[in-house]
Amino acid sequence: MPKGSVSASVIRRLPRYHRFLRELADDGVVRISSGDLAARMGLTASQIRQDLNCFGGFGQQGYGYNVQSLYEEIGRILGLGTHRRAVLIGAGNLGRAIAQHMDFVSRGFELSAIFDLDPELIGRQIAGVAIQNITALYDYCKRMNPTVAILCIPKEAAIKLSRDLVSLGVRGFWNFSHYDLALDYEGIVVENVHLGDSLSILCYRLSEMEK
Amino acid sequence: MPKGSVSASVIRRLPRYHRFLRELADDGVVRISSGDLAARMGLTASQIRQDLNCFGGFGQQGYGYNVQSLYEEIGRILGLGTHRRAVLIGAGNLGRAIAQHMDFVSRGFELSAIFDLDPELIGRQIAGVAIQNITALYDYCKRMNPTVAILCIPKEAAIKLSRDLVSLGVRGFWNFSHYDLALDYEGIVVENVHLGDSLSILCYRLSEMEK
DNA sequence: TAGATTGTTAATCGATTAACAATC
DNA sequence: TAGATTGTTAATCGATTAACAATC
Repeated sequence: MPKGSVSASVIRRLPRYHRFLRELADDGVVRISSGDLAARMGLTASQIRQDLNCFGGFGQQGYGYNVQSLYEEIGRILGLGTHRRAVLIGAGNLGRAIAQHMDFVSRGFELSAIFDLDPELIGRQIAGVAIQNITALYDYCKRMNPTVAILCIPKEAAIKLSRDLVSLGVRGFWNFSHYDLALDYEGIVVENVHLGDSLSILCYRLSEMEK
Repeated sequence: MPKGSVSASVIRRLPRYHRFLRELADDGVVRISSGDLAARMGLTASQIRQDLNCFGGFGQQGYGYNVQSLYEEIGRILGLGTHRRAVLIGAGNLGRAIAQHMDFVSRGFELSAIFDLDPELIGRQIAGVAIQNITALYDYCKRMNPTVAILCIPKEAAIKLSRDLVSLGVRGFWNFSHYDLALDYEGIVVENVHLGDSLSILCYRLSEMEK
């Protein structure tokens, strides 16, 4: 369906479209025009039509877009209907928050196991999943073949573990360690999250305003 | 110092430069050329020089940049040397993780208070800060005048509270509620964080790869 | 049908890259 | 000095916006 390869700018906007359409559907809105959606999202109608037409013609002239079906289409484009196994590594504050807070299933994942090295944590349950000893990670991967690893561990551990995980078949990393993970293996996907960068930008903008 | 207004693309890269320079300094690297830094960061030398020259000429022909002083300059540009009060609202899993996990001080903030409405949580301490009853928020703001609110609460609460907080003098929002907070008051800064979007993008890229 | 709104092409704008004179 | 590398201008590339014929 995608007409050639789609730019990163477009892809970054897809989850936001998905969220807005979800809300509209929940509010009982049946149809929406690109102009109306643009106004709500702070974009231009042109941009929305361009973005959507990277994947196909989901609208209808003179009518607009059906909210529910566009919502479903974007979900399909994002691949949210899949169900890949994800293992969380590092059950510290952030790891626990992500395990409990994140709706994995609606984003195409299943939190299938959690690992840590702290004996205090091993055996406890988070979000219905028991924390296992990190030493069991290799065996687990061999048995269960998780697709994704969520790294909530320090930089050095992330670097070391990620290489091993690739060789164990992990294809994607959701990386929260304070480090830009860059794995130059063919076909490996990394999503680095830097909450600190976001806070720094807030700081910058506040500083700018005070000038 | 900024020559005119700086584009959002440049600003988004600043915290990353800051991180990389910190690491280099920690590794004892004294000087670096734009080409060398570019190679490490996966950018072009041109882009780095362009970005930095939005703020001033920090390098020296034939030499490159002094790592430590460039690190400090970027910290100054970001305004990280300031010390603004931030209140955290919502001490659920995510709120607690952020309170404990984030180094506020090195990003120009101080976590000065935490609020929640759950009686189970009120009175407990997180990161050395006691959780107060949300009913005390208004008084607190009037007394302490925090600059920033960190919202780890549901959408509806975020919408309602943010308006009140603006009238109480809060100028910046670090918003983790599943909602694009958009406050069209003059001079208010909002940084929306959507961890779910990040996970959705990971899902998309994994799906793409499997084609 | 007439009105509305899409899909798509063309125009504009901005960001990135290349090039090179200035200079340490 | 010669070599290296910046700061900055010009060229390129890509993304956004505008325009409009197609059509529901």
